[in-house]
Amino acid sequence: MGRGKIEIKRIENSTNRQVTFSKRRGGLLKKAHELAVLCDAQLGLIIFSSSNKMYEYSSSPCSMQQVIDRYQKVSGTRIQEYDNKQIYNELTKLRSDNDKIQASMRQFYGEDLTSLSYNDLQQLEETLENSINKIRVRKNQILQQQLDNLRRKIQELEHQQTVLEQKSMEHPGLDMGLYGEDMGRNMLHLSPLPPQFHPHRLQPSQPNLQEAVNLPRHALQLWYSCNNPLFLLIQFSSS
Amino acid sequence: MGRGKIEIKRIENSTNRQVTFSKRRGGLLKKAHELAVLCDAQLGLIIFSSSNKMYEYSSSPCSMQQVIDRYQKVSGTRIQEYDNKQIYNELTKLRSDNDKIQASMRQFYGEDLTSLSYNDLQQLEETLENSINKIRVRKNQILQQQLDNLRRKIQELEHQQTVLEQKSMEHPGLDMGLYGEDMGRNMLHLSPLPPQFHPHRLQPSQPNLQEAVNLPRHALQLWYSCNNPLFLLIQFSSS
DNA sequence: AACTATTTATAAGA
DNA sequence: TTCTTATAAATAGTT
Repeated sequence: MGRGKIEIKRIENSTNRQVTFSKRRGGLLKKAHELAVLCDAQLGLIIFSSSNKMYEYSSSPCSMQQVIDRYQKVSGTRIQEYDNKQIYNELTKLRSDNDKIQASMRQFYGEDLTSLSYNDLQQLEETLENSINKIRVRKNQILQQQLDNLRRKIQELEHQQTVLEQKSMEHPGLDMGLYGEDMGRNMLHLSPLPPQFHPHRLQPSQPNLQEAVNLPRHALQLWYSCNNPLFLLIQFSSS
Repeated sequence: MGRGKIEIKRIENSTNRQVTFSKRRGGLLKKAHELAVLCDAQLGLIIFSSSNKMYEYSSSPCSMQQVIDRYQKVSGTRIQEYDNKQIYNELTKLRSDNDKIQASMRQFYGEDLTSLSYNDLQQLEETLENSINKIRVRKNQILQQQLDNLRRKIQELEHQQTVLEQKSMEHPGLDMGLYGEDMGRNMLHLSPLPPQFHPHRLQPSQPNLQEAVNLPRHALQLWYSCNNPLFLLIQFSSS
């Protein structure tokens, strides 16, 4: 349609292409509108020129978005939207759980106790006492281990000393005093004393400390997998 | 263009409309394609017939989705996408926080203590002892209050008794025994004994108990807003 | 942007 | 639906 027929392939002349784009774009938008009106169809047309200008036509009274939503529903691209819904639900749940837990955790620190009944307090006290007992058992265990370790070290040292003294007796001309002392120190270095036996040592920086520091600054969340039904008597104060 | 000119308005004849839709749809798709090719434009065309069949043309090598994405980016409808990213980030953070807290909380219940150093255990023990002390203070407070309440009640009752006895003295023919007893009970009902003073009473169902039951079945999250830097020494075991 | 010769699209009919 | 065809519309090349 025109003075001559043209092949349908990219127009190389830039000016020409621009002019043709302008003319045909108008024609396309017009025909899109006519189709929508004549045939009662819902349609959306989006055009990006090679110079990145955008043109659109949408038959929907509201907007292009309706057409796109409908398209995505039909073509199954809507899956993402569904995921979002699920994610949002999980998020809401996590937030609400955290809120409740935040309130409960304060009670584990002996705060916000006013909302608890006497029975609740009793329960909480027993739970904490139970925890403390376990902690003390574990502390004992550690101390025992360390005592055993030290005893073994001393035994080894004493054994070394004995050997050296015997050698010293066999070769009275050789002074082994310093050598023997060094050896003893080396052994200690290989198995250093546990931190709590260095009285002037600062708080040791634990490998997992960094994780704790990365928690919300004013909130240290704690979680407990609780199978004890009695625990459920703990009230949650809304915070 | 045709045997006659037609007005651009909905074609009432259904068959006619369907035929016209079919013809013009083809024409529109063809022209869309020609525009895309001739002028190197990116375009997407979505058509829903009045009978809800969908037709589409997209110049993108990949798909309509590219065009839609681009459209939404330009027209600002992309905000939702941005929100999603933020939500996803928050979700990831919440999940990871919860994981850490779950591990920590177990230590508050005296579990998973093996990953803690002696110093950590010491710290934990002190924290829990501190909590227990606060709990005991609160328990005492409650008991004191209840004692006070009971003492006041008894005083009132005794006062009532005295008044009645005086009346009984003034009007010896009137038997006030039963009446007086009833009155006493009524007063007690208005201010019932606290739950823990009913020795056979079952675990009272606290108003907030339901909330606790709704938490993850095997995990009761607790959260603590912790301003005590010493607490940060508690190690997190990866669970 | 306007013109116009031509091509193309399509309304109506079969 | 599809084909035909007269005619309306679109538009390529020109001004």
